[in-house]
Amino acid sequence: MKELTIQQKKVLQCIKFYIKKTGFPPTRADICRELGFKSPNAAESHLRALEKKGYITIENGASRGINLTKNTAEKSQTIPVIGLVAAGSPTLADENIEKHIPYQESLFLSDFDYFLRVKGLSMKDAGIMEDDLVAIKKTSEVRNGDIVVARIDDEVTLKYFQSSGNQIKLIPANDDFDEIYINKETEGFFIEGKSVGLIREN
Amino acid sequence: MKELTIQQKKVLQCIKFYIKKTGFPPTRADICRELGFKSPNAAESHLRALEKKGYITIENGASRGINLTKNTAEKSQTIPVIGLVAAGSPTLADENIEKHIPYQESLFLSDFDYFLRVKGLSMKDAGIMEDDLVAIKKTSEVRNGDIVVARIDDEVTLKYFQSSGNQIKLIPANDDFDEIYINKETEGFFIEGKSVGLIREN
DNA sequence: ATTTATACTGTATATATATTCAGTAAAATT
DNA sequence: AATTTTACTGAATATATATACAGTATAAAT
Repeated sequence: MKELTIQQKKVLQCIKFYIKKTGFPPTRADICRELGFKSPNAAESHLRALEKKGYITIENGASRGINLTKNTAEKSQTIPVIGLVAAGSPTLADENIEKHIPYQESLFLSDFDYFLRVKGLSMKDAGIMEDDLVAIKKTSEVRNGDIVVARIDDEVTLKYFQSSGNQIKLIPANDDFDEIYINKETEGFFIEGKSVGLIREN
Repeated sequence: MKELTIQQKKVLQCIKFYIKKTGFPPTRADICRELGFKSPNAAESHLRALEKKGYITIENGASRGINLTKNTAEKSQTIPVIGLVAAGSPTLADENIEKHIPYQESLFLSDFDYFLRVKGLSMKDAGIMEDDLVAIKKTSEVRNGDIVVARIDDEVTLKYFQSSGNQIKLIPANDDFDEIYINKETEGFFIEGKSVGLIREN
């Protein structure tokens, strides 16, 4: 299924929430009120985009004729929680899955693929504490300042990402830890993904 | 709950079926078509009867504004997000509710009543950063070391809780902030609840 | 470089829809 | 016996709603 833009996600989320709240889908005007649009055509366009991408169907001519497609409605999957061992950790293979927790869309602004259970305090100044669950989106497209899951051989680590030219700096958010300098072409180096959210269960 | 007549049961069944089929409730005309009525008022009267007997609610003026009450439809709650203004904040009244997010059971170990949107960095060393959502359970039964929502007059604050005898210490997790000493009997002092979890949406 | 998609405001309008009013008639309740 | 509830038809209407049309502007894709 085609990816949604942030605005389209917001509209889809708004529809789901509206249905949950009222029991029936929103009108164009309802969506505008919820999301602050001033023209009903703003909602209309987003709806047609969502329809085109297959997330909803629209019954033409019917008021509130919005229908979530099966794929959209039944997206209550579960998300794996993966244990991040402090050092010398193996890969993010299946055998490391700690548990599954119910998936909920719209929990964060971006979608994500799994939770990483944090070990150690190397990112404590970024507010990431031991045993926190960091929501990770699998991607190698990261920007400077992103908090990324980097793998160097068998070691998986969570750090700030900073690149300049061919050199990459992995920066901890804790003065007790050292920065890691590495070359883009280094064998065994890989960006697994980036953090898009966090849950603390305490 | 009051008994339904055969015709009313048919209408209720028709509404349920229509929602299942289309994803949204029927109009008066839809009900007429499904059940063979020739006047929209036939449907209207039945709907008002169903409303009177508590099987549905009707949002006046809204198209398809029919909502099944608890008897059939599963009710999923939502959790309010409350903005915590840095200082001089008002109470946790309804007017401060920022938004609602869909409730999900088992998100945290304990149940909770609302999310508090954190302003400021007074708890940063506890990994609680600006704009984090702290899950709050309403209770005044708190233990030493708990992170609590304390109210002093109109100011609401998030701090570590420490009591000894009659004296209470509210301890920030940031050296730039001062501890607050207060007496249990101080007027205007109240423990609103305690933190049982955290979500970061970034 | 050109087209397409995204992301809206603003206005207008045909029609979809809720809802009222005026009736008829049988069944149930008081 | 009188009243209320049920169960409709039929017509009328204000308004709720979808949707088209005309723009503006930026980002992404081709």
